[in-house]
Order: sequence, then C-alpha cells, then structure tokens
Amino acid sequence: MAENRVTGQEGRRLVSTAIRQALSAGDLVPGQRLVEQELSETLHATRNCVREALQDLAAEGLVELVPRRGARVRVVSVEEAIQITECRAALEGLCARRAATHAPAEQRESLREIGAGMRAAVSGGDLNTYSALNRRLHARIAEMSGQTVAGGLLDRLKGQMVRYQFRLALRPGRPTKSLPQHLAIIEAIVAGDGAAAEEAARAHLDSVIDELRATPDTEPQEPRSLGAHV
Amino acid sequence: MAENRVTGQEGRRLVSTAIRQALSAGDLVPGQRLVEQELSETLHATRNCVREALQDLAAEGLVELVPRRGARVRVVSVEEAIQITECRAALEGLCARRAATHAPAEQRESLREIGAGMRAAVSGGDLNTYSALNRRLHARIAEMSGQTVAGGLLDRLKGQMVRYQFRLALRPGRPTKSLPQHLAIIEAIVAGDGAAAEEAARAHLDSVIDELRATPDTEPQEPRSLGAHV
DNA sequence: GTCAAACTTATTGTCAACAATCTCGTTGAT
DNA sequence: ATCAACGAGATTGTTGACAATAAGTTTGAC
Repeated sequence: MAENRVTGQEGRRLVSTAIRQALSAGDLVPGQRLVEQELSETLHATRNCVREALQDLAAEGLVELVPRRGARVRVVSVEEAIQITECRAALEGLCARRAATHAPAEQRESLREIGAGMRAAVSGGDLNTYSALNRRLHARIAEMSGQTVAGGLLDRLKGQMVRYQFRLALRPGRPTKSLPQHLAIIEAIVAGDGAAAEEAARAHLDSVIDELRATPDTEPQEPRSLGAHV
Repeated sequence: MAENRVTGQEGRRLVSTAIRQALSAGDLVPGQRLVEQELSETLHATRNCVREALQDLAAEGLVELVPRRGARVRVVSVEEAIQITECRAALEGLCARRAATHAPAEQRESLREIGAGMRAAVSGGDLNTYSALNRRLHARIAEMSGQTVAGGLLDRLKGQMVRYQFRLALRPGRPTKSLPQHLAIIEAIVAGDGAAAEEAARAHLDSVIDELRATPDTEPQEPRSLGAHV
C-alpha cells in the first residue's frame, strides 16, 4: 500500500479530472454532496487539493458551491439543458460555417471517414461507437474552424450536459434520426458551403432540443449516501 | 487608522471586483504582474483572499496564472478579440431573435427609450453616455430574451474585451456608424421580427469585427511598476 | 406524544509559518 | 567583453492546526 498522497497543483488536476470522470460515468448523481474530507480520503489527496479542485469545477459550472455548506453536484434542469443547446446551436453553427469556408479541402474531406464510421455503427447497432464518433465529429469541426474561443465555450457547455447527452443517445430511434443530420453537416462542409453548413448544424441541434422537450424533468435524485441501508 | 483587513469570502469578492474595476479603468495594463503580497497590502486583505480572488479571475479569463510564477493580466490579441466578437455575434443574434419573439410587447417597446437616448447622446457628442447606453442595450436584450445561459457567456466574453471596447468607442466616426445599427436592432425587436433582429445584431457585430481588423496589434505594454522612476 | 432548547458532531473556512522555487544581480574565469 | 556558475532576495505553494458554522440528536418540559 503505497501511501503517496497526491498533492499540489498536479493533485488538483488529478482530483478534478477524477470527479469529472465520476460525473460522466454516472457515479455521482446531481444534487449529491461532495464532502472534502471524504473525497480526500478516497482519492488520496490533500484536503487542499480537493478544495481547489472543487473551485475549478464550480467555475466550470459542474458543481455548486454554497458557502459554509459545501459543494454539491449541480443540478441542470431540462429548461437549462435546452438553453445550453440553443447556445450550442449558435456556436456550432459558427464553427461549421468557418470550417466549411476556412479549412483546407483535404481536412474537410477527412470528415467523410467519420461519417462512414457513423453509418456503419448505426447499421451495426453499436451505440457506443456512434456516440464516440458523434463527439469526435463535433470536436473535429470546432478544431478545423480555428475558432478556439468558440471551441472553449462549447467544451464548457457540453461538460454541463453529460447526463443528458448520455440519455439522449440511448433513446430508441434517435440514431436513425440524427445520422442523416450529421451526414448533411459533413457534406456541406466538404462542399465548402458555409451557409449550408451553418444551417445543417443548427437544424441538428434544433432536433436535439425537440428531443429534450420530450424529456420528463428529473425527479430530485436521492443523494445516495454511502451508509444507505435498506 | 482603522486597521480592519478584509477577510474571508467577502474579502475575496471585494478583491476580485477591485481588480476588475482597476482593469476596466485601465489602471492595470495587459501583461502586468499581479503580486499577491503587494495586492494584499494595497487592498488591506489577507494574502489568502487575494490568492482566491486571482483564481476566480483566472477562471473568468481575465488573468493568466502560471504556476510558481504568479499572475499577470491576460493579454488578448487582436486575433482573439475578433474570435470573441464572432462568438458574441452568434450569441447576441440568438438573444435578439428570442427577445423579438418571446418578450412581451411592452418590454420590447421600452427599448425605444434607450434608442432615443443614444440618438441624443450621439448628436450631443456625449461619448460616455452613448457607451453606457450601448452596454445597457445589449444587456437589456439579453435579459429580455430569457436566455440566461447565453447571457452568462456574453458577460464573460465582454469582460475579456474591456480594453478593446474602450478604444473602439472613442474612435472618431464610430458612433455615427454604429448608431443606425443599434436602432435597426431595436426596431426589429419591437416589430417582433425574430429573423430580422438576429440579422441586425449580427450585422452590428460584424461591423465591430471590421473595426477590430483595422486595429494595430498592441505593442507589448510596459508593465509600469510602482517604483518606476525616470 | 410533541415541541423546543441545548448540546454534540460533522464540515467548512481561516490563518500564519514554513518550504520550494524562481528571478536577478554578482562574481569570476576565459 | 562575454558567458556561466553561484547566491541572495523575492514570490508563490503547502501544510496542519484551529476557529466558525451548520446539521443532527438528545434531553426535558408541557
């Protein structure tokens, strides 16, 4: 049992990424309390590290920090998820347009590989692969557009949506609906048609919004404490 | 000599707003070092407060925090300012559209008062008032749109632009060019025409981008230390 | 049996001293 | 004169203990 407690600015990063992962893996439910000492023991880090990591996560909008009362996993309502997606539509529209008009043709055409992979994943029923390619496509477009500022904002926004994105992807019939939209974005970008690319990106996210609207508001998740006995 | 050093979470807020103000007032130039002890003495705060305030400002993108080397006022290049404004165009377009289609008519019409004030300020040559009304108009539209997420992102982006916004507003002939754009946005929103409102907002910010393109890249500002003697 | 007040425990916030690191000026050799 | 190694001072980072507060629990009166 190597007792090397992580510490310092490196530990801070480690702790925050650990929490991030636990969050996207669903190990932490919205509303759950995050107790500093508890985390510091679990992650073998100083309480200071944990504290600073929590501040970072709060700045990213992933946790809520109430003075003197500690941190909880932030709860994003469906309403807020919709607003986030509306912002995404605006920003990804910008990125898609710029990717179409600004990126070299060779890079643009490489998107078709992702498209082919998506098509294969959907017809093969491999939802995990499709979901991964989905993220990759969006990230790649943002990168190709050269819009680093927009890219940063999008990362931030997507981080707050992990819980919803997960659910949406698993909904029956969803891939069949979103696949052609993704392909349309790709084709518009490859064609170098900025206006069409922006339009396609927006249409795609508008469809996500429709899907969100059909989502029941999350019941106030019971923060399952560790000592929860039946 | 009341020796009450500010402390705690309140001090943290006080320090960060003090720095924010100094930043927008031009008392702190980009690239300037922010030494913790120095600030804590000037602002009568604990070094801890200052430290945490700096973290907050770093999370907002106002200062740059290099490990073991301290904090400096972040330098935003013209290129980055342009990207920021492109994001603003996308997001303010969204807000303008929603304000036009979603806000009650009564609220929308109240924008005309701001428009009239702007017209008066420009014809009277009162740049400060015009600039203040400018900020107020944009903020009001974001508020009316009900898009709190977009509003938050916009606040953040504008915070990083203080230096440029200041310069642009003072440029000769600029108000004459931007006033009709602002009035067009207002009229489209009052008319309830979402598409036109979005288009007008975008056109306005595109014009800001043109102005930025004509901006010489900032020479590496000399961090005028306090003890700078001739 | 119910409610309120005091008490206990769990948890976060604060601090001051110490440690680690960097910056910059000085010295000395080539 | 130039450069590298060295060292002093300045600045940030870290720690552990303590203070302050909130949450939960018991006790006691009615």
